Amino acid sequence: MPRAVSLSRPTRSRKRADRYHHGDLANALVQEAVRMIHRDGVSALTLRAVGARLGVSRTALYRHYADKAALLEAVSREGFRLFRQTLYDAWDGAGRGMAGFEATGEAYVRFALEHPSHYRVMFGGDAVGHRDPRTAEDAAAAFQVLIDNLVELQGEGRIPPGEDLAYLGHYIWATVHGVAMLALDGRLSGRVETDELTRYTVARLRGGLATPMAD
Amino acid sequence: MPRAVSLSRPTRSRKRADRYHHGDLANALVQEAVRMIHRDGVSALTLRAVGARLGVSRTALYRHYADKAALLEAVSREGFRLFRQTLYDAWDGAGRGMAGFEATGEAYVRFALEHPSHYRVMFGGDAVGHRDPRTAEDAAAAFQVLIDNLVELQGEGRIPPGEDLAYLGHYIWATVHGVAMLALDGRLSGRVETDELTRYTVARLRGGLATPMAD
DNA sequence: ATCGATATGTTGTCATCGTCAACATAAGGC
DNA sequence: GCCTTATGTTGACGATGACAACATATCGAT
Repeated sequence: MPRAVSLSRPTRSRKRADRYHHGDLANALVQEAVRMIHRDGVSALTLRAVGARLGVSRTALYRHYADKAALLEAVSREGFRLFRQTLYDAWDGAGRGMAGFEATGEAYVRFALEHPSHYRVMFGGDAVGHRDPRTAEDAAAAFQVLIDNLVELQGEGRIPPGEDLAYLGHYIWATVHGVAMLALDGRLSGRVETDELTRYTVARLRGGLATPMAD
Repeated sequence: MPRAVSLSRPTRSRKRADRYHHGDLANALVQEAVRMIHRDGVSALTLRAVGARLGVSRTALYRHYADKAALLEAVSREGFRLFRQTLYDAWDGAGRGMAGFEATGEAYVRFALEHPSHYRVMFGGDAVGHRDPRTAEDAAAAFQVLIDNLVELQGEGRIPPGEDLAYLGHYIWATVHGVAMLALDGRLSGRVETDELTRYTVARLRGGLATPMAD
């Protein structure tokens, strides 16, 4: 059986379509894992199946990742980097300021819905425990987009000067994260539409920005 | 080896400490599963280990639950019932009204932190998919406590009459759920304390109740 | 060019796990 | 006291993650 070598990011040395060395297996494994998680969920992911899909043996993976958790962490890292870029583009693309804040909030939930496999692995909790410190860095970088957002708004006087942006930021993050998770888990009952709940939520968050939180 | 029969809720017929029939295995399995998830996480839960801990063979479980997912769903159901009662007690114990709202919100996050194994199974997403319709009912009953909360507040004029309580309710739910998940996953960075973020969050939610959301 | 070091992929094997089938034992009604 | 049913056990199987030993390709130094 010829190997189904379909490189997602082909290297320069792509001499033959059927060869012993894959070329960019490390990356292909992540992409295939994402595809399979998207299809059947994280708990159904099997290393053997990932290998089979790539036309590679079941243990080829171990030359690139220490174990299954390491592969999932790679998925998580890719997700956080993609996430950060998505949030930044939304913020910057909307001209920053208050419109940028809204765009970021809506982009947050949209990302979770459009990349459910990434998002679930990123925030799966139990499964992936950030063994690689770079994962935490990538996650922090994504969160930082929101903080930068708030810092600018505070500079423009749209957020009270005394406001603690760490708390405000975590509060906002928790809110959009909650909406994303509930929507992803199919927990929005009946008449509540995800898109509308997202807009509703972002509108409420925006409305609360000017309110000082004297404690 | 004598069987370690320690019934969490002993039935009336507890004749001998060491016997062939356990007496209340269905319940004991759930309790032990919760204990083990608390210790090592959901993904490390093993049916064989649960049986061993209860001094029972590895397949005894199948007389009470169809499979592993069914046992986890039982954990989930117990969690939702306990959750509902906890939220209701907080609300009612605080005299309802606005103080009751705050108490409910804080009790929400506290429940997640005090019963992480239950909460994670309840909202694990991928793993447990509510095959038993009663699970969804139990979950809805817990959510209903929040809705009842809002209905009363609206009746007292603390929430604008035209406000859509389904959206407001889901928005609030998402927020506290988000705080609970981030705290549970250890994603609150450095100086942000869970308890204080919870109070901060509830205060912001309360502050927003009076604000009409004209869309 | 070639040769050896290293990276990459494969096959064989093992322990563990969830689950089913067949069997064993207790509980309870007639 | 017996028979039905509920409950628990042992044996087995296929699937899975992982390790070890082996195979093959790549690449730099000479």
